This record gives sequence, structure tokens and C-alpha cells, in this order.
Amino acid sequence: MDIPRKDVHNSDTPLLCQACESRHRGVCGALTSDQLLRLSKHSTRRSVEPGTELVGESLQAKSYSNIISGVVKLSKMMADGRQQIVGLQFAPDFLGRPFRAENGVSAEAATDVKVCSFPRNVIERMIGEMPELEHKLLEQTLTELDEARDWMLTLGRKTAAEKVASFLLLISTHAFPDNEAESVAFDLPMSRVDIADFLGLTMETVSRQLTKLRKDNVIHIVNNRHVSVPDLTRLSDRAGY
Amino acid sequence: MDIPRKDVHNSDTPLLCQACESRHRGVCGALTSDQLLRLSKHSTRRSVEPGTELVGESLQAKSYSNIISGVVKLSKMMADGRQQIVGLQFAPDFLGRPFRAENGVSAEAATDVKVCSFPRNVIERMIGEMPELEHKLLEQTLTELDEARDWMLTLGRKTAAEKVASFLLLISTHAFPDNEAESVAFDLPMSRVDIADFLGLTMETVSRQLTKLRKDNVIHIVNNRHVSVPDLTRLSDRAGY
DNA sequence: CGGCTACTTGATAAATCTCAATTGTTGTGG
DNA sequence: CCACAACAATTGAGATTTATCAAGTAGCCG
Repeated sequence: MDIPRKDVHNSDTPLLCQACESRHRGVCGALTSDQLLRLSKHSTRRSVEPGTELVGESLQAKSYSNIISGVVKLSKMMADGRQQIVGLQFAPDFLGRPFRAENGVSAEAATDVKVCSFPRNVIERMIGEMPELEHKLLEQTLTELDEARDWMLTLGRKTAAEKVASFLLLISTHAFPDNEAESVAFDLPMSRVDIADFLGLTMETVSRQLTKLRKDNVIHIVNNRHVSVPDLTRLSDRAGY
Repeated sequence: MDIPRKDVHNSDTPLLCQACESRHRGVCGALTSDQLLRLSKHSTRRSVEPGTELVGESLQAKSYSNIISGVVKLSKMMADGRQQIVGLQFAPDFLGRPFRAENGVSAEAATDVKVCSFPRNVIERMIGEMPELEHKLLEQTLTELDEARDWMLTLGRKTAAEKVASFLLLISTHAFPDNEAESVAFDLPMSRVDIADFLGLTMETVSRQLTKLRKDNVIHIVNNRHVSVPDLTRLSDRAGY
């Protein structure tokens, strides 16, 4: 995106952060240059491929991350293998559960993902010292709670057709948060199986509903992943709003 | 209820709060006597009947509440009347969404409910001044998010039989948070229709699944509302855990 | 081009919903 | 205390939606 501008007045902002697309968004937006410097001493950036587990059993418990780009899926699994995706996270969301062991939620990269990670103890210390940081976290958590509850309505009360339309609408709005136009186009960040696991359906049902939307010209699909929506209002109607 | 007891050592704790069953739980646990005093100057207690709307269009936007006793259901409704209950709240939960207009969630007393309410602006000012209060809110919000995600798994992936068992288990554990015994008995806080709206089912399906659990001696029901569970492990098995 | 995987499509089965009738519970007035 | 009305819950039969199982097709990568 933006190339970092030289800024003498901010020469103490860490280089890594100057180049970060999320510098002013997400939790880092709450930090001063000094604080960023402290944090960046312990931060590491990495890019991961789709399918990489970011929180689970492996490398998670000791670190928190900011999502810089890409989509992360949060999911839960039952003993017999049934799976439910309980949330999608986009940049600049914060990844990781402060003050608590993860509650059986695992996080996995859905697309190529870039994250900036910090050790758990550094973050927790800073949270204790900086009310503003905790405030940002509360805001994000409240947003996630709203989204979770919206999705509960989708899972519990919508038909398969409405669910699939709701999913497409969700991706439309999150891919371009301030899109005002009536049409959009995007790549689906996940497979039919993942979509089914997010909607509480089977892959086949998802596929059939996509076909129906396609036949009704509500959407166009090329190469299975690329979707264009000529009229968001019509999609929204199909989603039950 | 209780008549406030005189307590010389806490003579500066407001009488109202001394008598409050939730004094040391929930968000008030974060407050000192001084702070409680300030808050209690503006607080009002009331008891409401089942069905009373606590947050919605009416008396909500300007106040927050602590639940002192009873069960509150949070729900969402679609334009055509389909309804989904997206959460249940028990004492000493905090009721109301700080820093934000309610996101289409309405709160209604499921049982007889007692609440202690505060004006919005007083709470928001205190939150700004007291990091500890915000921390408590973050903790509660994280807990609610965990519960919402657990329920998403139930809504999306469990069978009707597992859903009904999950509901009974949820009530069992929340009615007696630190029950260690293997059996419990309680009154259901809501009707079959409400249970169906919580589980994303119809009333008839809920009824049939309760009958099945009853015939299998996993539960006993008297007068439609009173349930006893002789063996929580068996119920838990039925819930898919 | 060939092989692998993801996706689509079709036929059938299973779960859940809908509609309708019946039973049970609670509260009221005599 | 009983009879009755009003409401809540159960039960049954049939319709509908979605899942399951089984091919078949398309896109992707060597």
C-alpha cells in the first residue's frame, strides 16, 4: 500500500511499524511511538500459507498477533469430526485470547496471511499499564460478539439459500469495508467445504445454492473462486434482510 | 428482600449495595466503597415480570443494569418474524452494550428478574476513570463471546437430540455454577417456544426430543417446567460431548 | 496431456417442519 | 373444591428441506 514517508518528527517510530499497513488501525492505533518501540523489539512478522494453524496446540499459547493481511478462520470441532467455523477474522483484527486459555477454538489461515506476533507476557504487561490498549481490545471483542450473534441468527433460523447469500454478503462487506457501490467482485477466501462448515450445511447444499444464485443472475462465478455481484441489493434480499 | 444490615466497618458502603447479592460479583466487585457510593446515588433497583423488555426501544438506551437474580434472554428477530435467542444472561451479568448502540439485540426477562440500573452517562464516565471496571467488562465480554461460539457449534452442527440435551446441560450448569454432584434439579426458565428459538428448532421438535430423553430416563419432568437430571454424565453424552 | 483435487449434479434417504388434533396445566369464578 | 376457559405442551401424519451416497465434470499443476 502506502510507502512509508520519512518523517523526522516520528523518527523514533520503529521501521517495522512505519511500514505496517495496520499501524493506525487495530490495537496498534492505541500506541505512542515509545510504546510501539517497546513492543516492536519483541515482534516478529511472518507470512503463512493457507491451512497453517495459527492458534491451536502448536505455536500459539505464548503469542498474540495482529493480522496484517489475509483471512483467518476460527473453528471448533466435535469429537467425531464435525466442524463449525465460528468466525472469520480480517486485517487488522487482533488474534488471541487475553487472560485466558483458548476455549477450544483453533485459528487457521484461510488465505495467504501476514501476521505480526508478540510474546504473550509482553502484551499482557502492556495491557496492564495502558488502559487505552485494553479499551481497544474491549471494542474489538464487542464487535466480534455482535458478529457472532448475527451469525447465530443465520445458523439457527435461515434457510440454506439465505445462508449462502448471507455468506457472500459477509465477504462482500468485509473485503471492501467502505464500498458504497452497488456491485462488487472478489475471490472467495475459502473452499466449498469451509463455506459449508461456516454455514452449518454440507458442501453439496452450498454448491446447489450457489448454482441457483448463478442461474438467477444474482452472482457470476468464474474459476470456482472468483465471484462478482452486480447488484448487492438483490443479494441482500436473498439473504433475508 | 433482605433488610440491609448495619455494618460499622463498612458504614460507607451504600446500604443498597450492602444488601446486594451481587455486591462482590460482576462489575461491582471492581469498585471500592467510595465508588459504590457514587454509583449508588444514581442506581435504582426494580423487579420485573417475565416478558418485560429490558433493552429494546423503550427504557434501555439510557441505562445499564446488573442482573441481581433471574434469567434474561437476548434475541434477534427477522423481518418476517423468525426469531433466534442469541444468549441467556444470569446474575451477576452486566446488561447493556457500552460505547455502542445496540446491534438489533433485544433483552427480555425470561423469569422474574431483579436488576440494579444506572444511567448510561454515569457508567461511561466511571469506565473512563477506572481501568479496573473496564477490565471486568472485557472479562465478561470475552466470556460471552466464548459462550456465543460454543452455541454456534450447537446451532450449526448438532442434531435436534443433541441440541435439546445441550440446552438442558447449559441450564444445569448455570443454575448451579459450582455444582459438583452428578445429579441436579431445576425449573426451566423458559417455554418450549423459547427453547426452540434458542436451539433453532420448532416447538414440536423440542417437545419430541424431551419426550425421548424422558422415556430413556435421562431426565424427569413434572408440570412441564420442573426437570431433574439423575446423571449429568448421561445427559452430557446425549449432548455430543 | 494426465492425474489430482475441487466442485457439481442426480437419486434417494433421513431429519425436521408443518398442520391438525389431543392432552395437560393453570388460573378463575361459582 | 370443582368446572371451565385459556393457554401450553404433546402426539401423529404427511410435506419439505437438507443430508447422504454415487457419478460425473471442470480447473489446476506437473
